[in-house]
Amino acid sequence: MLEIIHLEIIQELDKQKSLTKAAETLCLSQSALSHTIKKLEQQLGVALWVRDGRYLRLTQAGLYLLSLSSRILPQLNHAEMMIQQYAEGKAGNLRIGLECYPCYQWLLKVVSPYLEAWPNIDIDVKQKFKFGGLDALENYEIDLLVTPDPIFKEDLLFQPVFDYEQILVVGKNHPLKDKKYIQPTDLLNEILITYPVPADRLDIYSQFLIPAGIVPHQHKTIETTDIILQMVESHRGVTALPLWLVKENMKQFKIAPVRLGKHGISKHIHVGIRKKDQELSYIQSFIDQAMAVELYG
Amino acid sequence: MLEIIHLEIIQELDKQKSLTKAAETLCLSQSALSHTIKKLEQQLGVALWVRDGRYLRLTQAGLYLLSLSSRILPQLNHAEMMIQQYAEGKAGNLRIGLECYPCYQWLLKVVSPYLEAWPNIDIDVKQKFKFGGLDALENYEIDLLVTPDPIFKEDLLFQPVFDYEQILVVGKNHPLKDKKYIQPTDLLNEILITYPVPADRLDIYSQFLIPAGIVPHQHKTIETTDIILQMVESHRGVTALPLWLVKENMKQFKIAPVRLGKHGISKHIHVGIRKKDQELSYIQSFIDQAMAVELYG
DNA sequence: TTGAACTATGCATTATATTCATAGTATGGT
DNA sequence: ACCATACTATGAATATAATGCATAGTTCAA
Repeated sequence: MLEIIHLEIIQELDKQKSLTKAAETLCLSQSALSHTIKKLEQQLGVALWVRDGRYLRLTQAGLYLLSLSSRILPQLNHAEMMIQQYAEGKAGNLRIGLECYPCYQWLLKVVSPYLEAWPNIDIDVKQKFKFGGLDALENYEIDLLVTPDPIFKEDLLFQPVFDYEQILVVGKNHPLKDKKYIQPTDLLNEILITYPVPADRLDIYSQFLIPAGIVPHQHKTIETTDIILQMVESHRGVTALPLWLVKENMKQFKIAPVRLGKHGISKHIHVGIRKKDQELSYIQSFIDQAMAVELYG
Repeated sequence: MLEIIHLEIIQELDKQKSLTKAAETLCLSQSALSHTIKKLEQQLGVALWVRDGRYLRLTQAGLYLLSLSSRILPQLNHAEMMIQQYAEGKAGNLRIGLECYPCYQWLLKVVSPYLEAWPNIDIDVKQKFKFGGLDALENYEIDLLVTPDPIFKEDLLFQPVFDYEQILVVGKNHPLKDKKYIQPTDLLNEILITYPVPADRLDIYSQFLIPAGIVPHQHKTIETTDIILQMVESHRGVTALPLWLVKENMKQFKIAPVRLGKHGISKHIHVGIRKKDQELSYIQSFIDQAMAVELYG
């Protein structure tokens, strides 16, 4: 009934007061415009213009639609520009899911330069998933999954973005502090503090303690890194964290890193996306920037 | 490019999640809808939906347009309703021009019942015109002219809406008070107070004094009726007003009416409209109500 | 009164939207 | 694993609507 072209016609016609001139700017013939407005008036059952001698003047109904069009058309124009941005991959919403606690610290380093480079991309970070990060990615709840445990599935694409060593963190005066590396048995009498996740997703268990059949004296879970490090600092326990994260916190806390095993635990953070999205430049750019982040160690 | 039907499709498709069902409510075939959305996506250069197995899910660009459509469509729907109102003559803007000072008092009596009867008609009252009321009417600055001096022109239509007698107003103790009617010579020593308009538009001049070649002792002009009546009340002058207006004010002011000449001055207020507008029911209704107004005397 | 500049209109043409018929694809039950 | 079902996609044919052409009608100013 009432189409966008009609609103444009009403505006242009009011500006030019002349069918012929308005037709020109609208890239139509005068005839087409005449036919169009006649049909519109017939459909609406209302005169929108009075033929005032040689020119046209809006009626009250026409004036009403003029005010409508000056409200509507800018919104539509803006929307088309935004869609253009989406089309070029310059606008969007990057929903990032995290499956590891210290990933958040790392993510912060990536996000701020990224936001500057992509002003029309908004970032959401989600840390909890009902069905786990993988499902969230497949179900379009998130667009990018940061995880230390990639799983290769047909429609998903994982790639490592940075490597780090998972080490033991002890207080400055802890007896293990000066060891070149520790053995699983060294933890027999320690209190181990970790984030509250299942033991099979903690590398210190899966790659270090469990293979040796060792269980620490006690296991406590704490949600936040700062509190964990305060506990470690005051010799209330030891923890396992990425080396780079420990180095960043060594000025603030009296703590020290110790290698876990002779060769250390080597970890790789992966970023997963849907294969369908791999061409999106704002996603590819995020991964590029993620790989470029400089971390201590 | 982006059409209203597209916004409707986006909404309906998001509601139903299914091309087939959405096509039904949109009164289209499934095929037509499929073609349409494919073309839209091609034109915009962006995917708006992901074909998620059997159903469709909006992409981020699609979600953006969904939010757009939920802002735009209600505005358009409302506009179409309003246009419908305009078409039925139930909405509009009645701009009334006044060419006589006491007309305003009379107008107030018409307006309030009219506004109740026509809730979507707004009334503007304009009392001053650069080029006079007639031109204002012809140039669509006003839609209805209230005037005691109709001029018959081809494109305009005047009709009398009420008759009244123009009388002299004097203070309660004025010597002329008890005369059955006065002669022009009776005003020789009086101070005549009028609204500030040219003498040829004052009936007391054109129909009473000038034919007799009489000029009053003094002539003062005052803009507001209340102040004029206060002056008359305190015997600072006399004035000429419609009888009905005087009767309305006799409780408030100590004043009295006296007939001007043996047969009085008979006046007719006319309402003028453009001939083109005579079918508009909200205008015709205004005139009907104007004629029905009850006035004293 | 006339010519220039505009608007309106019938008809032919072109472009666009829609449908039909059918192939392709995912889903859930057996 | 297969099949029936319910959906979407697509090419070609068709219907519908928009546009342009040619021209007539109107207005205005010189």
